[in-house]
Amino acid sequence: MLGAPLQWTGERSYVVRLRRHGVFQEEDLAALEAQLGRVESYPAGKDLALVGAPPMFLLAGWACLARSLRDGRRQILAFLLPGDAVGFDLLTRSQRGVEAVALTPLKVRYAQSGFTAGGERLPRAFAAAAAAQHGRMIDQIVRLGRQTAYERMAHLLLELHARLAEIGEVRGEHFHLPIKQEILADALGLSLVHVNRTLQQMRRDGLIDMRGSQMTLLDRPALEAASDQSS
Amino acid sequence: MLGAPLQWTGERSYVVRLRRHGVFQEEDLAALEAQLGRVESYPAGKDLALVGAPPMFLLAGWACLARSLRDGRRQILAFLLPGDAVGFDLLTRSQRGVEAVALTPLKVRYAQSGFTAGGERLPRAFAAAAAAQHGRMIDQIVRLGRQTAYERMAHLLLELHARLAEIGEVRGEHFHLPIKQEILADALGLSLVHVNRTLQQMRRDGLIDMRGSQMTLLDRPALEAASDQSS
DNA sequence: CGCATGGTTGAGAGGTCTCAAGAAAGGTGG
DNA sequence: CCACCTTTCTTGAGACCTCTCAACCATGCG
Repeated sequence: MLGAPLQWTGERSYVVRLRRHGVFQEEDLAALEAQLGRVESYPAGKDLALVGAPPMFLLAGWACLARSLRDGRRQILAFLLPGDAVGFDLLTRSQRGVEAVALTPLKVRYAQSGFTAGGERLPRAFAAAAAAQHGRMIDQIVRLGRQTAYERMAHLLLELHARLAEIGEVRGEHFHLPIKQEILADALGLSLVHVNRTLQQMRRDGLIDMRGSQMTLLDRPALEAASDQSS
Repeated sequence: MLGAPLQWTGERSYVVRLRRHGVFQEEDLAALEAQLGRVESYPAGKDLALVGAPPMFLLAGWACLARSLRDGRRQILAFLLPGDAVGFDLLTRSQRGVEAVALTPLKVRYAQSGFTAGGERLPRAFAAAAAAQHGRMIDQIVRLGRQTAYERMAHLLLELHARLAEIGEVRGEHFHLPIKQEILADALGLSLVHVNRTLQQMRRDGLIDMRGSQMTLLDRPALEAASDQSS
């Protein structure tokens, strides 16, 4: 149950998202739509093919890019939210051992395989979106390398809130966090148990409120202070 | 003292490097050279401007991309070695808070600001090189998130050896590692002290030999086993 | 010789992990 | 609507990895 917040995050979340990276004209949107193809649904847990598959937009649901070590340890590289483009650049595509996994039931829209968006504004917006994703990976490196569990969690929660806000999936400081703590652990480079303790601590400190998968940021200044990273 | 190994890593290391990402014709090299400009030298520790400066190739010396937290903690995102391109994509350029720092005395060659390599093979090679750098950042995320100090070190040493081998800066399993342990610490998300202990341990285990800044990988199978990451 | 820099080592503190068990929540069939 | 089962969350206890502080050693250089 992905719940109500999906109202206007329907088929066009990628437009909302791309628009943030450059204003479009009607013709741009037409060119974009012309190259988009079939819509597909996947269940949570499904492995999405990256190599040998056309690029796609996420319409609804959460996914992630991840890499696993031989002994089963897994590191999530990035979260993919509705509106995000997946596999358009060879930066993400065809990286050894990187898999895309559906974290919730997913709806995606595939692009034609030889995707070449016409015009000039459209490619620029794609590049900007790729740069934004790259920037988030940089944040991820800093989190994992130099921040404590508490700081990492604060920083990630702020990132997710900001990204969800872009596509209208927040109500004030409140949003739906549809992932298990195990997933947060794999993203933050922590153990499941320590993720739990960290969340409990933040709750006790009054920074967040959590009921089920409903997350509310109660004290943004404190969260920002904790997350440091001037971003 | 960067020492002898620089012989044929001189002015053209970037050609060697780009050639790995696609074979060139004479005309491609000509087009490339035509857009390259002045050579500049910087002392170790110098901050290289990324925004507002033209992109460049590293000719000699090591640099890194890094981001700092307010309290002084610093995380190195990537090492830049001779032949590496810096600032060509907006993926690296114009990321908030990312600085490029010379780790040794540096020689760089700037490109014209509006760099637009002609032809078709050249841009493809640039894209492939960018993808390779992106792949290394993914490795970095996995190292920091899911590997122990010992594993991180093994993995990084193998990465550096492989990259230096591409430009002829290794002799067998031996290479020059011109950076302080403090720098390794900032790259691996560890404390200086623990980097030292980890290196000592690897030496005791017979995996490496270290004399000054001379590094030799004595037991590659063991290093690969320790570094896991199927890369 | 004396200083500065970088490397090495010890000791104790602290953050995070693992193992293990119990509580809560959600779904299913009767 | 309840009993049951599975999944997910929560909590405790002890071990382990890594950090900090602090000192000492090695090297290079003026």
